[in-house]
Amino acid sequence: MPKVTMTDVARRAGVSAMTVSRVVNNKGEVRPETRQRILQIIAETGYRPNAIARSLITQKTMTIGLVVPDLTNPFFPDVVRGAEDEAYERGYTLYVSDIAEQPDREEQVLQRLEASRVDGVIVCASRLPDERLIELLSHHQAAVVINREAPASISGMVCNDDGYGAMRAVHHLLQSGRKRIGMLTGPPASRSGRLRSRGYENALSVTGHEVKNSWLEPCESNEYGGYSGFKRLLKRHKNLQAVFCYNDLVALGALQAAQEMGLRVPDDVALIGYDDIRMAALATPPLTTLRVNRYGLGTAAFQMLLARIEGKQPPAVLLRPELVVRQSA
Amino acid sequence: MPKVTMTDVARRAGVSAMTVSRVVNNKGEVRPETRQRILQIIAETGYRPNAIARSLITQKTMTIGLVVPDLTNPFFPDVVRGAEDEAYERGYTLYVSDIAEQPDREEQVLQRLEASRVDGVIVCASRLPDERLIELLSHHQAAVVINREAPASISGMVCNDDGYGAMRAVHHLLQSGRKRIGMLTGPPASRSGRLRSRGYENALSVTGHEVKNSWLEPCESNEYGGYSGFKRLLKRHKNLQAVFCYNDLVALGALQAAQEMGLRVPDDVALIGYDDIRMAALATPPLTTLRVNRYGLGTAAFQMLLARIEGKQPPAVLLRPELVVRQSA
DNA sequence: TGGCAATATGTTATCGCTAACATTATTGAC
DNA sequence: GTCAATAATGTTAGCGATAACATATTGCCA
Repeated sequence: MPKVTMTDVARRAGVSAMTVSRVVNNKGEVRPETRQRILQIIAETGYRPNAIARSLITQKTMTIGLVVPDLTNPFFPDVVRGAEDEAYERGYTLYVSDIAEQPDREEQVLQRLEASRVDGVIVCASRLPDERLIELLSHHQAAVVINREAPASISGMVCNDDGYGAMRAVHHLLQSGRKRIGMLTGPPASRSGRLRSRGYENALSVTGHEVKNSWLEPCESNEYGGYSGFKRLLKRHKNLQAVFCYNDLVALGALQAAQEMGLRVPDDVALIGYDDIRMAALATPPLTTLRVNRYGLGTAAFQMLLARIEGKQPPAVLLRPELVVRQSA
Repeated sequence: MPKVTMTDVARRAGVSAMTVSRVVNNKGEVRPETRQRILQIIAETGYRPNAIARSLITQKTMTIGLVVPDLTNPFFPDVVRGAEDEAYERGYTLYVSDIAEQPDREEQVLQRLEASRVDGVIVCASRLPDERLIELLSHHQAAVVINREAPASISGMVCNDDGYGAMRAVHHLLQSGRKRIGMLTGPPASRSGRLRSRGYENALSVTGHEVKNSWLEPCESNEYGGYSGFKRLLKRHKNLQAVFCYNDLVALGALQAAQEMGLRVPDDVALIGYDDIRMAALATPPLTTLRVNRYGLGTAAFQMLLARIEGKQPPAVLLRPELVVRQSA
């Protein structure tokens, strides 16, 4: 079934393509009867304007690329949702790409997005080294990174305040009288992981408490990582009173490990997660955690991107997480 | 920073645009020195071919649209991952769209994808009425639906065998001696929900067991739906011995409700979920459920779409779920 | 009725690329 | 050294739309 083109519609309506274009885009003056006739033919033929041809001349695609490291991590779908809602409302189409945690793929995807001339890109928790990321972003018309740093001339920034979150977590544990606090720090390459570890160390040292290097244990950023990381950590330090976890998935894994080891949570070990994914509230015991406004990250990033497309350079956005106290700590 | 065009590169290399095109696409004969010179200039200038212009003439975009109802439901990211892996390997770019469970948006998205001339679309668990869905799909060059039905001339099909899954669940419960089995059936509009309810009823009636209409309770397809649905159901029928849940999220919600009501799982009520999302194994007690090969749905759908793009019409794929017995039933 | 805005429509060129064909170099066989 | 075959490059047109300008048509008032 060959696609109907604007010229086809024009011919059948006995007008020039330009008139059809005006009707389709609701732009310029067209006599009501002419408009009616054209609309009818469009409906009859099922004509759909070719966005490709249109963008070629307008130099605008009304599309935005959104790159996320891993959609199966429940953190990211909420970010996507925030961006998607915002995009939909403004007539933009979002191209979401899941890079499955592979930097190579992130690179490829950013290049393909460039080739398809998206009006801008949002990169969420990039897995690329700074230098490479910046190089790739600089080729785009506009860019915003989430939970990463980049020069304002190249990209906007929307971040979660990891240092603050970690501090709140540690203070909460200290207030409940726990002093020997370990941490599952997540993947070494994760910026959030580093910022959270630093916040954790700060919070302890500022209040005059001890921090041991061996209380810090890296792990993968999912349940499996939490499960095995917790076991490693507790094998080294049987007397830890609490563990601050890189994120909720890690905390859920740790929770399972604790139960297997016969440790009661929070009586024997307290656990704090990060993110407040939906499962956090449904665990037994429900997880104490830091609620990150993921949806807000998505909307803020999209809004900032639009501003940058229009040539503005709004300042970085730093969203503070909120401590949600449940039963695990 | 104005974009470098192919003509720019050609001018700087002292050749025609056509020669540059041949180098870029690795097509036709080009003298090695010429190729070298052109590649160098491409690298220097950071030239990136304009996919828009290219598709306009080749009538191929090497892009595929993938529409999912809700990325925050852990079922779908795995499907996306399957399709994405397959796409990436074959040089296709996937445009993922999350419609946030809103049929209007699904319609819009399918139209926008048509306008951007994707080479095909995969629609996962469509939220549109049959008629409308088919109408929209028929405008696309190629289409595949996941967990929906459509005429083979318009769309390929890849489905989970819901009836089989429901039957397995019920048989398992019957074998353990439970006879009063309720069901949380999910959203009334869900095809899977209907197929699973039917399977449940079949399994009971075929084995000569009683089925009461009021044992069936619809609910939203997430934890909240499971939580409140379970309470409604158990208020009506305090003596139910088991509840077969629409999916794992619903089962997790039901689990929480049960615990709140002081019911032990599985001793007082057994619970079976559907999907085997990662959290199923981490719940307390771990969920008995039906493992759906979500990744496989994604890869199968993509492969089928490619075949259809090439004009073939492979038969529908029906993937059987596998009963995973854990502790909740 | 003429004339001049305002309204309605048409024309031409072009966005950046590639298909298809045309032309010009280069090579090797004799 | 000639000539055909092959290799290397160039030329032209057009994909389907719109920007920008040109022209035709209408309405309205003096």
